Amino acid sequence: MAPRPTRTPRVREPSDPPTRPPLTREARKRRTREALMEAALRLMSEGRSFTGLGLREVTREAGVVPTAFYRHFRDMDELGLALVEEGGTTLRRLLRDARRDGLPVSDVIRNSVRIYKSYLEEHPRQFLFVASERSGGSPVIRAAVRREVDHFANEMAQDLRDLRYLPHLSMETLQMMCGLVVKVMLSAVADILDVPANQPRQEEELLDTFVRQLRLVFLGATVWREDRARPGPLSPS
Amino acid sequence: MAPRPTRTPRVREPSDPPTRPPLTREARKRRTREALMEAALRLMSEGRSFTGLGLREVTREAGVVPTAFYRHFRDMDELGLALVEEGGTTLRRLLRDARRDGLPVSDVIRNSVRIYKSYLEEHPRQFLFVASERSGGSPVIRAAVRREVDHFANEMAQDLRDLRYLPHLSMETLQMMCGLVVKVMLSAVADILDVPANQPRQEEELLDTFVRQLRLVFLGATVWREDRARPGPLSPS
DNA sequence: TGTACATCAGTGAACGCGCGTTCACTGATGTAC
DNA sequence: TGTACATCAGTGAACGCGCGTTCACTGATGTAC
Repeated sequence: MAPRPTRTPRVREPSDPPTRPPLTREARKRRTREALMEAALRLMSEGRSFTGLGLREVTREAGVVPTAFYRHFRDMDELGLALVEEGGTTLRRLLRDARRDGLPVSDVIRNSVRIYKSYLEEHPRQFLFVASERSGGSPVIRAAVRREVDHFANEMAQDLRDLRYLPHLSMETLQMMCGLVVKVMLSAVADILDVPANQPRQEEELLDTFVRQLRLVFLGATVWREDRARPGPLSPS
Repeated sequence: MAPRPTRTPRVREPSDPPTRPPLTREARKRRTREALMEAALRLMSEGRSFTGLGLREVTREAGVVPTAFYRHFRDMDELGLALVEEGGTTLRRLLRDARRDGLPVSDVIRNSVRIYKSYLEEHPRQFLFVASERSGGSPVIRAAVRREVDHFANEMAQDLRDLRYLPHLSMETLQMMCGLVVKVMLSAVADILDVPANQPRQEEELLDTFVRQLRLVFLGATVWREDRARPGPLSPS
């Protein structure tokens, strides 16, 4: 009747404590915490907004009882803030890697976009979270996202400065420009991720527009003059 | 005991049918519908996201019984779509007015921003809705917003073409540029509206950055060359 | 103009359901000796 | 190494509550004659 050991099947796979004994208590706690965060992102990637998620929903997706949530976060807002922080770290790692690889001066923008897109595909949910809660979520989360995004833009500006990339621009102008670039990047997130998987043509067009928009910005930067009481040739040529 | 007529006090003010007899049935239906939409926007302007709003919540805010909702919308999504449409109309009216007034060529951008800001302050909730549901809400609403925003960008491009504003650019490039401008505009919405009312200084800085970012874009457009296999001087000068 | 009937926007009671949160608990991991 | 106790991540029952939706209704507005 029962030729196999017939393991009692547990409800869900994540954080399965009883079957993997050699895990330290602390490690398993961390693991469950990550499962909760991952569950929230997974639910969001199905088109939901973070604000619309429920505590029970998240714990269910994480394969854990609702009350276990409180061992990790006071409430959903605190989970959201943890996600913001994680997203910020991801963004900053993106920048650090790009810095390490060095920017190929020849076609900087298309290369950057290529890198950016690969990151996007690697962590789509984190990006989607940052992009959508930037102007969507609860005030406290929105503020945290804004802080993280500003921080990122400023680091990018500092990088360009260090690379002597647009040396005729003041630091202030570089920051302004990087803020713009980040805005465009984040606007592109949802656009790109929303393209149906079987529409490579549409995705390509979107990316091409994205590249050209960044090109426009960088092109503007090359001819920007700091003493812009007269901001340059703005009337039609 | 009862010296005055003692009108039975109704629960809430909007759409008060019994006290204003000369209203046609159709007119009052429209009025309630608008009250529902207005209620949703009002709740959102308190920092909530549309997706997080509930049907009962909205009807409560509108001063109407929950079941009355179904006389106007099948569900919350349908209300959301109505809001998208209204927002699109507002955006397009903005454009039409600007067109009628004519663009002063001297300081186009600062003037446009001024106009834009006044619209923003006139209809803050509609803008906030469009901006936040653009990458936040339910898929169906998100798609509708995207369609509306694209439509707006294309109209703007056609306007620039008609005005012969950047005659050296192809229509395609104009559309790309207007798409960028709209992205920046919408990113600015939440930023501007989130500034605490008693911080004129901070708001001014934000607007200034906004203006300079648009200037950068337009500046790029003036030197853009259509045959951009070589996209212009991108390496450091 | 007056009357009799139809329409239908809004009402109010009721439903089943999932929510967030509390509480006492269990049992594996960690610690002291 | 072995034992006795403490810790604490996760459990499961229970709670009160607001949700979306149904239903039969009311009564003012609209229509036909």
